[in-house]
Amino acid sequence: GVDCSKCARNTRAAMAPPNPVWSSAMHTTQNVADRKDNPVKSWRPPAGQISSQWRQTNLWSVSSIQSDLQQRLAYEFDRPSGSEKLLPGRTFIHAQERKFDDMHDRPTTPAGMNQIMRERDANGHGQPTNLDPAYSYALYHRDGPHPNSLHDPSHHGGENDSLSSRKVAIPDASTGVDAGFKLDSHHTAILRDDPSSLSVGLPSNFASSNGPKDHIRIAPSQQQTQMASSSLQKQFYSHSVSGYNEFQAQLRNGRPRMDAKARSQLLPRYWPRITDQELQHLSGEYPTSNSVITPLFEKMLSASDAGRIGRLVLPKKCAEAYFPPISQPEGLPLKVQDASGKEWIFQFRFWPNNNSRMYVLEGVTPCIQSMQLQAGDTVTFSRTDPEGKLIMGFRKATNLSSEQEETTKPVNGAPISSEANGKVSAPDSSPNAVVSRQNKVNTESKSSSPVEQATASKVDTGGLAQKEGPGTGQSSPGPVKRKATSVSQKIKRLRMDNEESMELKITWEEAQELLRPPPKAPSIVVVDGHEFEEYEEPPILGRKTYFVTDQSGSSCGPAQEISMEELAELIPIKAGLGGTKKSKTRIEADTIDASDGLDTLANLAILGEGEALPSQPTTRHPRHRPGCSCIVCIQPPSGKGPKHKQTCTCNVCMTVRRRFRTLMLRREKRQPKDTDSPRKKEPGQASEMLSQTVSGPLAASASATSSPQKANVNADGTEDMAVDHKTTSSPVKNHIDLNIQPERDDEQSPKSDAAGAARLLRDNPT
DNA sequence: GCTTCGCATGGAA
DNA sequence: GTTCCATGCGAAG
Repeated sequence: GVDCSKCARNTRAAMAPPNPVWSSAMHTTQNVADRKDNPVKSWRPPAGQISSQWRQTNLWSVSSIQSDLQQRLAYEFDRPSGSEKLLPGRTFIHAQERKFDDMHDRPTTPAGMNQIMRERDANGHGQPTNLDPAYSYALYHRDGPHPNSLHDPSHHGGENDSLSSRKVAIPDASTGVDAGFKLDSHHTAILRDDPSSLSVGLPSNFASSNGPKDHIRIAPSQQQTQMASSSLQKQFYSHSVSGYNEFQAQLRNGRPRMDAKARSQLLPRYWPRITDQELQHLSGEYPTSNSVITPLFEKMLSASDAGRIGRLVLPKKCAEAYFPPISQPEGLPLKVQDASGKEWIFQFRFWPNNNSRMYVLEGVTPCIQSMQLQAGDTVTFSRTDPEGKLIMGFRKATNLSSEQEETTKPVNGAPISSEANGKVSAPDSSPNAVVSRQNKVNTESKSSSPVEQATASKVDTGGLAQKEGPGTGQSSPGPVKRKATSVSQKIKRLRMDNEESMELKITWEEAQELLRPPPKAPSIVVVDGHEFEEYEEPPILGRKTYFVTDQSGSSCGPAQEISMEELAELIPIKAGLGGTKKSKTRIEADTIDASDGLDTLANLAILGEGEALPSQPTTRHPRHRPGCSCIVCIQPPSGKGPKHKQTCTCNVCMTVRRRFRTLMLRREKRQPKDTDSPRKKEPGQASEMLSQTVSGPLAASASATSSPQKANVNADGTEDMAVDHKTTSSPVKNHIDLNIQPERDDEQSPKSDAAGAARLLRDNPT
């Protein structure tokens, strides 16, 4: 049964954020014993409103390292700072203690729950009424019983009759396990708004119509239920309905999700300012579970935090409030999970310092590096319930979002830089998007074994560059001292980091410009009247692609080619034309691929057959639209497949002919001079070649664009080469067979392809 | 000579 | 004046 009077009596303490003084006399004896056994030499419990005397629950009893770790991970994050410390081995806590903590700390949404309320009255006394024993255990103990502990009678201690009697398993229909504390995805998910003032979900019959004054009892409309059921829509409920809206705004703006009490305990700089997106990102690891994430605190990394020492100084109050109590300077291992689901094990410890403590997390370097954090970035610590896992998020200082900036904190707001994790976090708030991301997160990495961690640490230490950049904000440049080699190494690392950062700092639009469709022709999918190219293969990273609106909307051809003047106008302009691919012809700023190929041919023609160029651009240019009939598109390197007709008058063919004639003429002129061996082209020649190569097709296309009917094609398709003969004075009198079968089909590489084409051009001047 | 560890120091809040 | 904490710094490995 539940003793409501005790509940009410202890509610104040239970609600005191974040580390209320637990002055109940019930722990006095234990406290004395604990103090006696406290081996800490130079530390005395600091006085003040935040007591450093910990009431340690059974969660911290240890029998093995692993169990110790697991249990400690289920630390109480709002544990009342009772005047005691539990001796190791204590396996029980008082029933009232558990009960009242449960009442106010643990969000609970058992199946069937359809109301959310905050058990709290104006005096801070909860007055739970109509307690249904069947749901009594749905009220979490604020000491953070780990699910394992929750369900493991041994952890609760059979000696505690009260506790045992209150342990009511609420089977989850879907899992068949005790899930009374779990959120039912079909009902309500609650994300606590702050570590100390917690939303408590109660079954409908739990709520009292005459309950505390500031109860929040939200009728479970279908809409609300659906909203809450989504991990995307995890709702924060505040003290009032208006407060709810306020918190909604806070979430969006990354403002601290704490109430006044909690704020009063922590310095503002440590208030968690996790945004919705960050929370969603963090919750990505738990897409299906009913976990809720409670932001605990955050800290901007100092230079020393992000340095190679691997020690992250924790704010004392935060460490004492949210991390497990430690009595030994050696501390204990703390398992922290990052947003990608990867688990890290840090050593949570402290140093005696001026009659106080200085808390640090040791071994954070691999994690910091994996997150690519540096001084000025912010790490956030959250906790999931009911798992009790520590979640470590981060916020890059460079991802400033102006609308989310806080005066108290220069770095804030932007969603967790997923790019740092290699994940794309589009600002899409649709559930599907998040589900997709979450699934991705789940499938990405879940390395959790310590061994793996150690391995990862080694790899990270050795393989990743240290981040010791000056950062922003309060970060300071690395100390210019000690060894010059160390400084130079740091400078090198910094330069590397900066270079990497520069490369990564591109906008989405800029990234789009660098993407080229894969060679395989896409299928066109029409969605809402818009055509989309659907590629089976990933895009290719390349140089910028510029888009030119095409009047006709057809595929590339002479009429669609862009003039040099047009291109010259386009190139300096940011390519903002690429919004939709429909009816656009893409032309690359680095010239058409065909020109690349032609340039290759030209070079090969000069150098002679078989002399390869250092790097040959491909003649396959996937930028051509589906249906493109140019030679590059329709003729594969092997020579198989559709071929251009001999009389083809497409721009490429025309250019190839023209270029070939020019090259052959040049070669003839050169051969009398140096007939011994082919030589490398000279710089001047190279530029000239490039100029011709670029101008050739473009110039041709310019005229073709302006007057497509100028193509000198006879009625039978035979091209009138008079123009070319005039302009080139080429000795080549006859047509070039562009479609001749290569000698070897195995020459399929771009290089060999180009060589083969050149050979074709040379050997088949007819 | 370098790194790590543990503590001390001193500026800032 | 007190406390916190970023970082310095010497000892040890």
